[in-house]
Amino acid sequence: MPELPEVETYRRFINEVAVGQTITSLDVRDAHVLAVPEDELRAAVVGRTIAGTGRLGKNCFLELDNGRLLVLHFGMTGDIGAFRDAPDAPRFTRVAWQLSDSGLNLAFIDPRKFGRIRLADSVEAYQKAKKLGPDALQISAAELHQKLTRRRVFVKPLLLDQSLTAGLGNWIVDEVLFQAKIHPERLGNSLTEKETNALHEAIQLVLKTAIQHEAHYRHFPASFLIHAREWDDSATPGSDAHTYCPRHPKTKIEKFYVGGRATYICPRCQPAPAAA
DNA sequence: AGTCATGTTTGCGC
DNA sequence: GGCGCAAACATGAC
Repeated sequence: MPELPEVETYRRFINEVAVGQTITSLDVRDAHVLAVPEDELRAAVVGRTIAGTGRLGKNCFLELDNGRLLVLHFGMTGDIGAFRDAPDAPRFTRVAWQLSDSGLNLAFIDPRKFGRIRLADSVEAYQKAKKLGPDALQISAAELHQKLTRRRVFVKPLLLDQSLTAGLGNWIVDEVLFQAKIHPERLGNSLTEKETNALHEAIQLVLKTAIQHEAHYRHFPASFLIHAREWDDSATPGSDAHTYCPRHPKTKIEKFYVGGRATYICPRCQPAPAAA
């Protein structure tokens, strides 16, 4: 789940539930998701008050009252939850921390354990250490244009590159390319300013729409490609209506791999580039 | 049983 | 350093 809109939704949840409260204890159920030694993490967070929250790309920050940050990255299957008593902890809770006032526990949930919890001294230090570009909601059209057109690489892997801009994941990039009507295998340096502007607008549209719907993709507008992804099969068992382009009811959405990642396009909306 | 997966990192060959 | 590709990580869902 966790691309930028999911992480923003988690951040808002944490903001509601935890800001102003003190972390009274830390329960590490599976140290695999820790990128810092457990003792160090415990010493850094227990007794600290959560002053606020932040986000950069797919990274969520809990700002501690001494200025340091607890950084959450959710990998491919991470989630946030809350529970009151230990037996009620959600399945796959790997780490939990208790909050002073409410007595609630925040749970870092992650079945596949690709997520990581770490510490940072500041957003800037973390951004530099992880080589993260500007957040996908913050990058300007001019910077996006400059960064894309400098490279002789397929545009899809470029948009997925967190050092170019941070927060776009596999399905969002497909959605952005569909909305901007650009084929994922167009080379960065072949894009016109008009096209990079369309990409910039599509990024804003897709991210804002997704955040508005708290990343519940089944509630997204019918004009979105996301309904063509196979995960939507369960919504209409036996029907393949969702595998057609929202703009071309007779054109089937195509699936193939770009840069090793499953990719969905409408072949009419997103014409393939001429062979090099 | 085998295949696929919303992310990131590393290694290899050119 | 750039690029394309593959694998690895660890596990659940279908």
